[in-house]
Amino acid sequence: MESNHVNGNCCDDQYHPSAPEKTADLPPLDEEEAIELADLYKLFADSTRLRIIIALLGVEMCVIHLAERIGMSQSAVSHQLRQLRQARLVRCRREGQLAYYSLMDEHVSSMIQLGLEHIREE
Amino acid sequence: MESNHVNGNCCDDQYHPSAPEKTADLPPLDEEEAIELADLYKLFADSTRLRIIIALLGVEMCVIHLAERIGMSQSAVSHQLRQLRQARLVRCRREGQLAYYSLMDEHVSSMIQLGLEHIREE
DNA sequence: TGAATATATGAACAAGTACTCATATATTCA
DNA sequence: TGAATATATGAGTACTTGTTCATATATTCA
Repeated sequence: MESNHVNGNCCDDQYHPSAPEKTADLPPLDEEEAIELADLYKLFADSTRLRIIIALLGVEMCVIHLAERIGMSQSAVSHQLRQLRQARLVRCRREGQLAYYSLMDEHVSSMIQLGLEHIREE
Repeated sequence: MESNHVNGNCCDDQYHPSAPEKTADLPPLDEEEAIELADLYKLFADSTRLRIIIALLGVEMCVIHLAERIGMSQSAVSHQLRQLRQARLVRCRREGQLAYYSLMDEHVSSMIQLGLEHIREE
């Protein structure tokens, strides 16, 4: 009934040669932080939100214009913007009737960039 | 009924000052590519898969050991490994009864790294 | 003030998904 | 060959989530 592996003589300390240099600078993750990190990636894990983010790269845009640009309803875009706003991935600047949205920082575009590199490589 | 925004005189070409240099090197995304990119991020958008990936940083590990490490059932881990395998984020090397898993390339750890930086900044 | 426009949001519904359970496949060893 | 171990996977279920629809809030302008 007991697995051989609890004795720790199966996979421990078998470093994989392909990415050894990446190991040291990544501290281990507890479950709470894993959930927090997953929640961040969830925001990028929807094509509508991705297209909103990409539309906002370098520019700020109001909701209606954003909705027209990506071909979704105003309501759908507004719901998604709320999530991005609450996660502080975008900021909102109101001017009269309009709400201008823009990206919060460069981490966002860096993550998009890295993801794009990955899918375009293969 | 018609919005003012279709005339294009609302938000166009209003570059946002915070990240202007990031704009040029990111080509626009069509919907198909947005979906592909979202599918990639979906793989990182689950804490169990994240903990599997992080457990595999720099090392290769068999399924049972992986399951013990992150405190999930063998079945749950195997199901998630299948997704990671099909997306080519991990590779599998069989040796006897054991299946040793390791990360496919450095893009994976780079994306984890970037995400961690983001959540640890605020 | 009242109409028009822009945005936000609650409710409901449909689609996706991560887990468990049971079981199949595969390998080792007696 | 048969038992034990490791892994994979289909079915079922509970939960999450993205959309639509209706409506609320807010601002501008006549």
